[in-house]
Amino acid sequence: MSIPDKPTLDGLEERWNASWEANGTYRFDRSRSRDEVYSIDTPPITASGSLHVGHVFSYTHTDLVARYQRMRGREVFYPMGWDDNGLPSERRVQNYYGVRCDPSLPYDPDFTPPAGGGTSKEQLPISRRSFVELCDRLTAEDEKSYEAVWRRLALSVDWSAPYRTIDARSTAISQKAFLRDLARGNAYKAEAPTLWDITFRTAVAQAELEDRDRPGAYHRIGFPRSDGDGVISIETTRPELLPACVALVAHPDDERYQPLFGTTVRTPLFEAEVPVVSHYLAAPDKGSGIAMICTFGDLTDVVWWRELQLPTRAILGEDGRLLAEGPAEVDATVYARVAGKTVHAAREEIVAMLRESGALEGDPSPITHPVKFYEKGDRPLEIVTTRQWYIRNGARDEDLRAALIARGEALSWHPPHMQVRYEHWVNGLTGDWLISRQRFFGVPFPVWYRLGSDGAADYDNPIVPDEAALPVDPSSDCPPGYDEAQRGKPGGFTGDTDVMDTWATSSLTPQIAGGWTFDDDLMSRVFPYDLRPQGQDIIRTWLFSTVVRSHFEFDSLPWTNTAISGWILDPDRKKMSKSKGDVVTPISLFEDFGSDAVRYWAASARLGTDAAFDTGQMKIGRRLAIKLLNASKFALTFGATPDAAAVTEPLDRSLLAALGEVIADATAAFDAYNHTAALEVAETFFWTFCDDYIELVKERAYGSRGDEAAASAKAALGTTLSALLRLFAPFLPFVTEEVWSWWQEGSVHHAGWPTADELRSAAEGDSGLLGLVGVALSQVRGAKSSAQVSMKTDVAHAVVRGAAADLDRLRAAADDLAAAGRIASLTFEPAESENLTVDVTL
RNA sequence: GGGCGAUUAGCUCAGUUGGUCAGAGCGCUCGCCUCACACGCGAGAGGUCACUGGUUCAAGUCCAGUAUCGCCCACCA
Repeated sequence: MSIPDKPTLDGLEERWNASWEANGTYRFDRSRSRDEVYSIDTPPITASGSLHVGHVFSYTHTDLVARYQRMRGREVFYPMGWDDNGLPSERRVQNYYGVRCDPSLPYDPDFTPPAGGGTSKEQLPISRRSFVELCDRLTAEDEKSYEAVWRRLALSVDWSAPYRTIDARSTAISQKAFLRDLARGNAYKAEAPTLWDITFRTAVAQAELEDRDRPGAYHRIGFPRSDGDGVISIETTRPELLPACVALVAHPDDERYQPLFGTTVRTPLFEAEVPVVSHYLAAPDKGSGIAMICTFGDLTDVVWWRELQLPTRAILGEDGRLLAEGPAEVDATVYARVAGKTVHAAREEIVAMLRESGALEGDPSPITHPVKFYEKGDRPLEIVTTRQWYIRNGARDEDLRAALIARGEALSWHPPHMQVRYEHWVNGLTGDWLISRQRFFGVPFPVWYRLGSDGAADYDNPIVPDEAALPVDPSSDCPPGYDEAQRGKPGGFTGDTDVMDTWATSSLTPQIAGGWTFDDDLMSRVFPYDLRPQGQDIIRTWLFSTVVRSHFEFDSLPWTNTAISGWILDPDRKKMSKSKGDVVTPISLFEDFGSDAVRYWAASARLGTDAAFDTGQMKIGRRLAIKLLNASKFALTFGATPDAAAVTEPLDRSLLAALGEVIADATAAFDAYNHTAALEVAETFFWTFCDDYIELVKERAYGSRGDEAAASAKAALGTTLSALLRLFAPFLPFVTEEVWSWWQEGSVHHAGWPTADELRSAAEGDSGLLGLVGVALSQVRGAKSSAQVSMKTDVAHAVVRGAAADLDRLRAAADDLAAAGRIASLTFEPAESENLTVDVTL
């Protein structure tokens, strides 16, 4: 045993991390069978972003469970994943190296990134393969810095086997899962109006939308009736879409417009003849009660267009500019004035023309209205008709929808109310899951298309590779039976150029981490997983999509439990902004308070509840860790030894009896994924142990009442300290490991979780006695406090009054009470009152 | 407009199935250099448990409604 003279938290993190690494403390033993394993489907994190306190918060919650289960004897499968495909990495590479991807460029094997990096003004166009290589290289660097933070936080992951969602195996697994969904008919390609981000020039999915309030203006525009009998006035916030107008629509019950249904009007300026139609989605109380339908201004236009079987007059290109050629029905001369303009410029031009022609009625009236954005974009989404890949999600299939909702019901949610978020999302789905993106750094769709003699692609009958050939890159690999010379040639083939949405890959994390089809032995030991920890914001994306993929491939849930962490809020109760979160970096918190203290703060928040960013809580955690050092040191200097059988004194038996209750409560709490309750009971007990119990027995432990009484105290101290260190180990892994090392063999993190059994018969002691003595001791201290004298001041005489039954119990610990209070003469007198009081004569 | 959650001491939060539940810590006040800890110890003061009704012998605890805050969804002419 070696106890430092001055125990300190300094240096514990480096020392024990090195030890854990050297000893493989958190290494997964894959020889263990499924029922011995506790497996966690860790959220893979995007390392090219920035780690902030919110991540520290939720990942700590997961680690608490991992450490608890490990101590319970389960072999914990807790991998770390890096989710580095997708836009964040692309943007970081563009800025870092000063390059941009130009897929039309051939690959240059000797390419090296420009020396100036992100400082050069012009982004250097590079080939797709080079671009992907840079993404790979930079994200690998980013992952190292993230790993350092996670290690400092003491996440007990097995660092020998992290996975990356962009590596060859993940790519192969993504492609294989996709091909199987394709074969089952659960994945399909379709040409349809698609929400489109004009900045990134890619389609986006329903789950990635967000509304933002933007200023706009109602423009009242008169449409001349074809019969010459006046005009019909509509209001629109998007006058630039006038050339895309295909109809006017009003509600079927709207008497104002009923006579007009079936007639036609002419679009102002553009002179296209369009019908007046009816549809129940038209709102009589909005604007003038009649709207123009354009292809496409918003999602309602898409519904009208589809259900009313209207023609398509597309005017917007994928770059967000008006097409060079307008629809055939519109006046080409007028259209030429807006062709090629941005939406904004076209709006100004058309409004000017409308005003000039007199079709604009009055001045536009400004409004603020919600507009759909891609969550990572900064320009409003447009709707463009494109060919995209989809995966069925129940939106258009009631049986599938019901089956997926049933999966949600079968999953254990922590906290339970999070399940309704899942159900609402599934019930509110309006379309299948759009998984294709027109980007570069992602998993390519493993398909090719035959080109006809006219050079047109046959999209309905894609060529797919053999599973054994995966991963493939259809833009550089050839489909079976073709050679590279036939690429892009009539009669030859062309590769699909799209990549999968990041969720299409991350929906497969159980398969990727478990080595599905690559290491089925491992997969069989971890799947279905025990736990999916994640944030509430991605229930609709990550959680749901993982359930969908598992449902199709395995006809089962991917996990039995899901633990949902809340948000970190600013002190002003707002969701903590990225910018603020970046200012307070996790590393600076570790340095200021210590990792254990930061973990304590995170552990103090229940699953599913939002928590305030609170350095005060971290200070308390730090205080707890320091107290653990000092109290342990003190107890051990007496020669504390775990030996419950030697505990004979009533006060000592009371301590162990109370400890037994704490162990039972903490265990039940952890089993219910309620880590805050587990921490709370341990913490409360620990402070009582320090402030009351140790004070009460230290004289006796020094030997004031003989060897046997001292031995009982030492055994109680040792037994309790051992259990306390283990109860705190999931929360404060560094300080508990440090103290454990002073007097025990091995790692506390592999020591068994404490049980009532190890307390022996002492667990049957009077668990309330310690508290009762504590009340009396507090009164004695109070007397000294009001006399403004030191606690070591002698008390000449003290009389304890209270219920006779309480006094009888107290007498069993009278000597300890007298010693702690330095009471020369202690007597007991029954009283009427139930309340325990002590009259103190100094 | 629909849904979910929250609303308990100045602050951050506990309060399981209704009956010592009115609590903890921080902060504050007043003391104490007590031989583990001054990064400490002790003792105090602080709340009509958001509001309004209801059920009950009994309600922070159940029901209904209201208000405020947060989030999700819908609406986007």
